[in-house]
Amino acid sequence: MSEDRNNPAVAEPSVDLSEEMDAFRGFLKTHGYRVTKEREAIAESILKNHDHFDVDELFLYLRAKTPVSKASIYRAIPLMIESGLLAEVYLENGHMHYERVYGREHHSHLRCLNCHRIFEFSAPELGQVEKRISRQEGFKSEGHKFEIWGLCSACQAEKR
Amino acid sequence: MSEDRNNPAVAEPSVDLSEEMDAFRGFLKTHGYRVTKEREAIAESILKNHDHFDVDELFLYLRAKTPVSKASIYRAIPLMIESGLLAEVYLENGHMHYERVYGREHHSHLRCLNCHRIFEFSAPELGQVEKRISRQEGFKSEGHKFEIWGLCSACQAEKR
DNA sequence: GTATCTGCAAACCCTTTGCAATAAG
DNA sequence: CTTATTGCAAAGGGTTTGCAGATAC
Repeated sequence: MSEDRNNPAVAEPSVDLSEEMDAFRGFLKTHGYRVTKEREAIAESILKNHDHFDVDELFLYLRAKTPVSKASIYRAIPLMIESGLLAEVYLENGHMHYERVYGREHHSHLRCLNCHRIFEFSAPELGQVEKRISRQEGFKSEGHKFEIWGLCSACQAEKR
Repeated sequence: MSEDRNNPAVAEPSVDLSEEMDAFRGFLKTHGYRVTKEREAIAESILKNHDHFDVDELFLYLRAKTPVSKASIYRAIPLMIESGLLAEVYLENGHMHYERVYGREHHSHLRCLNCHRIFEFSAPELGQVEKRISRQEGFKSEGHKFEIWGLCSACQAEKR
């Protein structure tokens, strides 16, 4: 019931993260991990950030308010992936990029080779292809990834 | 007209690589690069190897007959990608894996999480999805990648 | 002959890890 | 209290790069 939820004009939207944060805390406790302020700060900043990010961006973002060492970020990422909060999405310039997954629908990516921005889309046929091919090959699938690369509309215009 | 072309019993099949090698040499000359024995040895060993590989495997394979330094392999890979001979396929355990692309039809991958083997398949819908989404998003696409991960049939059987 | 390429070793850079101090439960 | 977690700094490990000698053309 938050009016700010989709208002980009609000610099620090007071999105209600309680459900997601509880899910993450629950995951930690269930698995014998501790709920620390560092892990909460990391998870919170990711939950506020629907976009793609890398470790450096996260580190710099956190540094302003709740400094957390890169070591702790690197140690937290596998936990967040295991908890279903995060997913690795792709490698660029030799380092990994992640995205928030929890509470979002599965989607694929368009990657611009010029400006390196990522655009998202959904295509229901992809799940069908996954199922059909897996059946044909006797594979027990657990997921799929589809990516298109090329030039986004802005970069096409720029290069004319 | 080589009888050995598809005969796995022949250890070192005398496949006719002249067409592919000529294409690569042509690429080098056209772009002002030199045709060296190292580049020829690298390209030849890849053309004989239709499977996926990484730099270390290539290095060890070459060492037996025509030793080439890793530095030269790393320097040759971008050229081979640019020439359309190779493509990066995926990252595993922190290092990149490649596959031969030249003269082969486009395909996608099934990746077994247990044995780490890669299986290939073709699905024509994927190209259609690429076109449709690109049109919708005003994107000028240059390629796509689709991957399914899970357990291959052998590993499912093993784990029962 | 001249400019590119090679091999070697060092540098890079992202990520992981050992360790002593700190904090969660 | 006990054990997990943190931050720091050092180590790892794949990839890149500077440089002097070798080689393609």
